[in-house]
Amino acid sequence: MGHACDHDHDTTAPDTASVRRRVTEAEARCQADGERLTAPRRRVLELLIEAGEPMKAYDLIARFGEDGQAAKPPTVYRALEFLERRGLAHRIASISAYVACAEPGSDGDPLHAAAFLICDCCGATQEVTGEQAISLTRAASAAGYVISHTTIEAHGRCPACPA
Amino acid sequence: MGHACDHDHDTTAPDTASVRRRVTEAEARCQADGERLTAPRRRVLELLIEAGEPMKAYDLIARFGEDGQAAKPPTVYRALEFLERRGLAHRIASISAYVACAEPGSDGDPLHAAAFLICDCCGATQEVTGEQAISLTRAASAAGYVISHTTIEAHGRCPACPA
DNA sequence: AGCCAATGTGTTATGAGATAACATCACACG
DNA sequence: CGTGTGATGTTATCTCATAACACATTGGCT
Repeated sequence: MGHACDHDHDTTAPDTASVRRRVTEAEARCQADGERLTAPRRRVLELLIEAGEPMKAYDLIARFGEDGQAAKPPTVYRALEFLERRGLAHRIASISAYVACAEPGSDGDPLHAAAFLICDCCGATQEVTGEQAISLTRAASAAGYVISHTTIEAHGRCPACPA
Repeated sequence: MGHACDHDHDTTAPDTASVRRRVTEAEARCQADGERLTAPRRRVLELLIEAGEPMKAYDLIARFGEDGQAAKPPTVYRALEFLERRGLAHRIASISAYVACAEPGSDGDPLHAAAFLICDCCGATQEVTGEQAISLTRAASAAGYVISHTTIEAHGRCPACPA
């Protein structure tokens, strides 16, 4: 995603081989769960992994076709919905962007917890998992981030609502 | 905000007197800081407090005029930006909504930390502050919420970016 | 094989959320 | 009483996301 400043940043795009490996792993995980990583889903996941940083939905739409052809919005949004459901991608609501999940392994996690450290300057985004997400402050300072604002939103059912 | 289900929910709209009190308090706080709680800002804050739950920007826009006249989007968005900056309101990114801050008192908080428990069924939203926000799980169970998904996003500057 | 139900995709259109740009206004300060 | 700063009004437009419906694909079943 974009840079809000003009100085240099190193991008962390993974090499082609590891992109392929991660996509293949995702495919295996889906098959194991009886889900299908179909062509559009696979393509969107591939784009997210290649990027190595959060991507806007309409950037995914624009780059969807291998030949430079754009996709129609629902194609990509549906793929994103699937990837989120499978824990293969995350939506970052505060910037309306999507990112490949760093470690899709922890599937038994009830909270589906993932926390993000987002640099408002260069757009670099780091996913911190599990224990770390609980103590965000600690994770942030460990990662060298200076936090200016956090968004913590938990969704579920309140006591007044039926199960 | 809307109900996703058909059963009854009790709404927690505050009475007129306490709305006025909270608006007046906010005004005092602004003046003390050399900021102006101008008419549109005051009006938006009033609407948020009256609602007692998250409101969509375009609902605020629609209800802005006392006489039923809608506002223009920038009027309300600018007011919201101000209220957020002053710690008088919060944006809840995951549902694109805005809510009056429950306790605008804690202004020295460096993280501007606020966590929300959002019922996906009835839309009831509870703000948990400070210590509680750290242990979201504990806060949720204390409040009787069953959490299905959390959004934790911290914004700031990464180590690679200049101060 | 042939059928069928479930799930996924393609396509068109539109709804919802947010901001850019610029003119005008109000107020504190000197 | 001018002047600069910040706030507002107004128009237009941009970005983000989904509804609705037709068609295709898959996999189970007899």
